[in-house]
Amino acid sequence: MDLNERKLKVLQAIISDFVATAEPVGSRTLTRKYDLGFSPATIRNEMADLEEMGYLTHPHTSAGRIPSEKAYRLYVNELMKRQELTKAEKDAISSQLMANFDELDKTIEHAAHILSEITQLTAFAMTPRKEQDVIKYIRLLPVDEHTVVLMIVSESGKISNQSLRIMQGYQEETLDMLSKSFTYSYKGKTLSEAIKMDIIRDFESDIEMMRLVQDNVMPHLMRTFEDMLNINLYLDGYSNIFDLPEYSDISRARMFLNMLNRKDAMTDELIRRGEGLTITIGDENDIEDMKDCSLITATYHIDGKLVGRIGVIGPTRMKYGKIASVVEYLTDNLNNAFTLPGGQNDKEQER
Amino acid sequence: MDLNERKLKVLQAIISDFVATAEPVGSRTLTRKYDLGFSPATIRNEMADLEEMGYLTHPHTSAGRIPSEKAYRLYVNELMKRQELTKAEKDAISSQLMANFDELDKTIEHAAHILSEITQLTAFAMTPRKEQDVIKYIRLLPVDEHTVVLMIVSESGKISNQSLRIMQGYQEETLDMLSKSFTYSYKGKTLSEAIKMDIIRDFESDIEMMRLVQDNVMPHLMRTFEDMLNINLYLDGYSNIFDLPEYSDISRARMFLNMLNRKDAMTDELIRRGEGLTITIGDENDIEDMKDCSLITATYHIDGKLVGRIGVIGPTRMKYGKIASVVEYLTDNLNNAFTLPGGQNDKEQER
DNA sequence: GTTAGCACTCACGTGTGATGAGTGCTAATA
DNA sequence: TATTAGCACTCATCACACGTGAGTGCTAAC
Repeated sequence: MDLNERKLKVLQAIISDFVATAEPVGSRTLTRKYDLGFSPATIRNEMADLEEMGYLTHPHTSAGRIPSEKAYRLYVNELMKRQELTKAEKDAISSQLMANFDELDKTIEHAAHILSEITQLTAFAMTPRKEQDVIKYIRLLPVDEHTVVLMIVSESGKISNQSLRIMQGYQEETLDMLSKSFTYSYKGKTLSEAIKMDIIRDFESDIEMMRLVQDNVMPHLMRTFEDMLNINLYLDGYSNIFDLPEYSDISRARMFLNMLNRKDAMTDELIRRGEGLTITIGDENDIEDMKDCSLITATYHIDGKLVGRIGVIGPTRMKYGKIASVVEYLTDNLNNAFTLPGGQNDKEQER
Repeated sequence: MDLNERKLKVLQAIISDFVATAEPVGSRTLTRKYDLGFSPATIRNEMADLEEMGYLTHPHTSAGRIPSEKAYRLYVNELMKRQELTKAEKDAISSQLMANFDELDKTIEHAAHILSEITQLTAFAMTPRKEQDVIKYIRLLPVDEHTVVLMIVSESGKISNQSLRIMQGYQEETLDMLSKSFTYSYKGKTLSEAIKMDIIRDFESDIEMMRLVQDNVMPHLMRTFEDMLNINLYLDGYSNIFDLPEYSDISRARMFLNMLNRKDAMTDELIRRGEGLTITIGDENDIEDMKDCSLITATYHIDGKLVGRIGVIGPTRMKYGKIASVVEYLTDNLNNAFTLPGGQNDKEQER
């Protein structure tokens, strides 16, 4: 028994209908709604075959059929047509994205928002792993007698700073010297390299300065490196799930929301996903509480190096074609925005 | 008919029991659980009186009594005993707060987290209105040929920066001069003053520089001022509501979460609340969807000037005494942390 | 003034039966 | 031989009835 033309046609119709309605579809409904050209009886026969082959299931004898995860997988691999976005949708995405194109993190957060709005599902966006982000610039700036600002700028355009308290007072020249010295030591190093470096010995000649650095600056420097390395995960539209019949059961909704709240686990899971557009269906997900969900994610790149991810999570019954297109269009936009000549800081050219 | 000793005793017992169980309490249950010293019949009489006075309601004839909002108000005003925190709880709050005492916003966000953990309700924390925050320092720093970082430091210790693209190239001295000039113009001004100022004329003498400032710097400066003014609202523990029987109904849970998602409305509502510890019960709240909730909030102060708010939202059935104590203890801690001699930047002294 | 007793109320859980969408099988049809 | 009409059967769902029990209000006794 093989998947002939007609079986595929029936399967496709069942998937379409179930994705739209969330109700098991029966043979009669199918003939009424879709002009397939055969009687319910024929469809029933095909359905029985498809069930035997593992593409359909039966909640109970007298109910209609439901596509299995295997069916969704087949659909995604073979049957799915990318659903082009409308002009309006495209415009909405580009314009909204650009309107908020200030800081990397803000942009990413906003992308998640746009995604959840369009898909009406829960969207997430992960800032890049920044191991490969290169330090460009470190500077210590005087604020007042006992306060100094530590500023670090990286190639990805990420700026980080912290104000620190210097107990013993300081000279402005000292700060300048330190700024130069730090920049010299760290410039061109990736964050993950920087974090492992130990540059204290460089100042051994000057006891005073060494103490200043050791006690006041280094801990903050390291901490800031770590902060910059950190991946941020933004979620948006979690309450969209209440519109889905899958989550009309409170305990399911709760489980879903609790899963989203475990940001560490979510981040770990997302990091492990492949490059480009990745679709995982139900049981293909590793996290236990995700096994009745599907994820559609795609990677975006900053200057071709740093890799972040953005995507959607929802029940296995989702509009794979449409959502895949949206996610892809969105990452294309992010990629373009982040790889203007000269890197992220070029945003001015977009205006 | 007045609220004699015995009526208050009965009312208190009913409130305690209902807060603990969320079930209407009957006269028998009351005598069994609490050693009040009178028979169920007597209590029934008192209950009938209390109901007539508006302190109790009846879901239906054959059910027990439920405290009305009027009863909670009486309880909060008269009967409630502040429940001292345990040593362990106090320690947990102080230590967790201090461990994260880096940046104002992070600390506030973390405070919301602690609060939701302890109360097992949804907590929120609002960063201060920063109209009164005073600019200390503005600086433009060279990064590379076409990129400049704009940094603004305010008295509250908030540091904000943006990288900007300068099309025409620049001299380092120009930046230094601009930094000094900006600092001179804005130093000592509050953010809300700064945002209304127009300092362009100061550079009229130098056409080149004026263009640089006008086209590249000013828009960002203003935008950054606005960003710094913005109030941030952090929420934590929204999924705690799933443990409450009040939200076992999906549509209620949904309404609650949707309400929380309307951050603008939430922020507006919170801003309008009074100083110090404020408790609003049910109908006393202005937002429609909050009318079956109670809020307990308190203000914290930074350097005695900027005012932020932190608090808890949950069903009217909540442990007012305990939560009020927690909220108060937490704001006390924030106040102390934010008013060390020299302001927020003094955090080093805490370590 | 307090309490025991009793009739009454009503949400809740359980059981029953009707309904209808759907199936699988068989036999007739093209 | 593939398709379809017909029919008996299944089973979730809904409405309704009924028993149960926690709780009330009233009255009369203490």
